[in-house]
Amino acid sequence: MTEKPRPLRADAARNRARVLQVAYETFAEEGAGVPIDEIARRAGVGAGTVYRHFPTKESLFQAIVADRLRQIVEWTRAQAAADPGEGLYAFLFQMAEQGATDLGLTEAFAGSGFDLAAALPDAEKEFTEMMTEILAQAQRAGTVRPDLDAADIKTLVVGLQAMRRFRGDSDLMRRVYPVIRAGLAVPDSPEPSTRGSGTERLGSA
Amino acid sequence: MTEKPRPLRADAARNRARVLQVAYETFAEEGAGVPIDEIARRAGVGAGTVYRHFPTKESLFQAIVADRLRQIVEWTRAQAAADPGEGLYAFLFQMAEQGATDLGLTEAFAGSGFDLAAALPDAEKEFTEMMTEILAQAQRAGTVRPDLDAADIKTLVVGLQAMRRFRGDSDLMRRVYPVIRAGLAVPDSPEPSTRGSGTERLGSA
DNA sequence: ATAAAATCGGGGCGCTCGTTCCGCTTAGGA
DNA sequence: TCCTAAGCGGAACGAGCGCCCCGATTTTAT
Repeated sequence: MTEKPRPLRADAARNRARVLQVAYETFAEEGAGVPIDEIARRAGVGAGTVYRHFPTKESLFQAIVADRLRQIVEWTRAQAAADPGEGLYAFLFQMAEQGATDLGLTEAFAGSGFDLAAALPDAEKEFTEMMTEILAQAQRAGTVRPDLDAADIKTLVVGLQAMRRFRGDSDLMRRVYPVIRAGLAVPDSPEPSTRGSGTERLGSA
Repeated sequence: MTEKPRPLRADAARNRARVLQVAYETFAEEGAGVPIDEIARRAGVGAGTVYRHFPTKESLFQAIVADRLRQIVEWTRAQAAADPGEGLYAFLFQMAEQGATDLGLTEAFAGSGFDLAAALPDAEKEFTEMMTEILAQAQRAGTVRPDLDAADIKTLVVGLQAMRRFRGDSDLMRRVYPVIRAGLAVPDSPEPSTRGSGTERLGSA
């Protein structure tokens, strides 16, 4: 591992930064399916330039998702430090709002053709640890029911992002948040056992 | 509109039925993105045969989604007739389970590149009416909070399907259902006002 | 200023997929 | 049985996209 990180030429560094920024915005708007040519066009460079800095489209996408995850972890930790009981709720609703603005991130989470844990094991691990922590904090503070774990929270994030994306309208979304919040609160009476569990079959074709 | 529905030749009718059945299963497994060639192969016919019966891939997909919607409406009405207070819950959890088995339907609902209301206005209308009815029934029975409308229910369906798809494991899903159910119940104490509303911004790239 | 090295851009290759076309096959009435 | 038109399959076309290549251009050390 004799690192010889020859310093990037000035124009190359500029282009690389520009591509990253533009890819960031473009993946957010259009999702992971957007053609590289489109990103190149918006960045004012050729497709070849994109590929010199990032060997594949996938690697560019990963770089951006990793950065996003880091931001979210940092932001959430700050929120939870300020108010441990509310940290988890702040996180959940922030994630939902990301669903409205960042299609790429939503796809990375929902895992349609993108395995987060396999592609970015470190970032995924840190993210999961953060969720585990703020969930435990909230449960200790008594604001969240104790029978949930980090995997349940991740599931809720996927659901919230899907809902938020479905409803471009953020006003209407305010009607659904309270439902989720009420559901996450510590129940003060024994739960009615869940009926049916949805395993009854529909007739087929 | 001089209908002259010349009766299909026997082999043609057989092929048409086979294509429909196979397409049904294939869209469910692979989603709307599956190539027509794959459906043709599974049905044991040529691609040309598929296109003779359905002018475009889109029209084939629509035919199947319309059928699915009809089944669901029928099934749900029966459930609600048997137990008005539980009808909505049966519907919601059934929809979630569909998320696990029918990718095509999930995509049709979530509306990624498929506008249900525009493509199948009649089926969509009947579906929405059904939801409105069973929601009203449940609210009258006192099992669901009164401050929700059919659009909110549709949003929840999208979220539940995304979650169910994310979690291939149905056991774990049993942990999330109770949360949703608790959230939908009539609150017995005034709601804490939703904090923050998630509009704080994350730093960008 | 000058030349070597790094970088650029965009045309092109290979592949996938929706849709069409057409020569061959087969159902089914006379 | 025979004829005709409905039906069939799969080769082929065109569009979109990831990725590569190479002659032209720009940076930077001397």
